[in-house]
Amino acid sequence: MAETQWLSEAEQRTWRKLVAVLMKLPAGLEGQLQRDADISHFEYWVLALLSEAPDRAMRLSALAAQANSSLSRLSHVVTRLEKKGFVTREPCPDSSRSMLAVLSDNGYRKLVAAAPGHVEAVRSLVFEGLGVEELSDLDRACDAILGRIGGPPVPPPR
Amino acid sequence: MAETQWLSEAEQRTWRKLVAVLMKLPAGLEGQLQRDADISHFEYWVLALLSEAPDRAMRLSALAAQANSSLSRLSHVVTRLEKKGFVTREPCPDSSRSMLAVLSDNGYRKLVAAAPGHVEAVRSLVFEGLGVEELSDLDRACDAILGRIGGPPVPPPR
DNA sequence: GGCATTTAGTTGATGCTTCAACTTACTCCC
DNA sequence: GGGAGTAAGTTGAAGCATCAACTAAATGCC
Repeated sequence: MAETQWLSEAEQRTWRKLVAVLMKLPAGLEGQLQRDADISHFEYWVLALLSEAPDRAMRLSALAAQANSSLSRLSHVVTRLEKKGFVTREPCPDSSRSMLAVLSDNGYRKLVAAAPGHVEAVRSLVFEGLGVEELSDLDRACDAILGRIGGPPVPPPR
Repeated sequence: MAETQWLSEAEQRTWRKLVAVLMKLPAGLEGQLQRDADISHFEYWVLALLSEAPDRAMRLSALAAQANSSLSRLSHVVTRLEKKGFVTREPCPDSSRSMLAVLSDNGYRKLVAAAPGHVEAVRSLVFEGLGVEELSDLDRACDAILGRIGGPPVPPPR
């Protein structure tokens, strides 16, 4: 075991800030969606991903990858969303061991209803008051971290 | 209700990246600590805060504020840490409705034992390969967000 | 002094996440 | 073509977070 490479002063300061963001931002997002739409941020994200997919359907494993979640977590969430009537599970035509999650009309309406409040929250918690400069700082910072962490399975949008 | 101000293209791209970071980074940190030290990231953080406090003791509400957590969450965690023998609860001398969480020697040893692995994970998940430029991007980005979100209760270190 | 409010903390129920164990289907290949 | 191995998904148990309801101590104030 080599000597531990401790963080520099600057790294430590930045790390504390990042941890604070990691703790507080999710809580803020979660809170708004829970209060106003009775849905978790992760559920929202799943609905949003489905709404952008062709036929509003995706294989569970693909959905899990894009949502940065384990398959298990996703499976539980899809079960919940199914119970709420926002999604249905259907066997995948191509591969009989795969399953499709399909966004129902009801689910689409839910997403549309929840979106404005959520975007408003994102704006007010993050982007409002961020200049062009800071936006690109943030963008580069995320790129750098995602580079280390195993990049975003998010395909370049369009 | 005014028209929703949707996110610009650039904001949306950045937002997706940030969400990916928000999902993956905690999972990575959590995983390492759980595996190697059988402790959660939040528990680690609490031990670390206590270790820096005078007499290794803090009032629960102060600790909660610095850890960016609700008092309730903190109280539960202190109970767990107490059971593991890392912390004791003691009545606060100054104010009889306050409680102190005190880091035990055992808890201090635990922290010292867990630190190298954790720092190594932080380094490898975040800082390694971040140039000076990107580090300050990240720092500014965090500042900007924390400014919006209700700044860091983290006092300037020292 | 006595009542209302606020501050500090605790507790129990509920719900979500994780982990490990399991099933079922597909692939390789000999 | 029949196993060995892997890929996709499900499920149940255990642990942690959140919320609301609660106790108790301090403060304000009339």
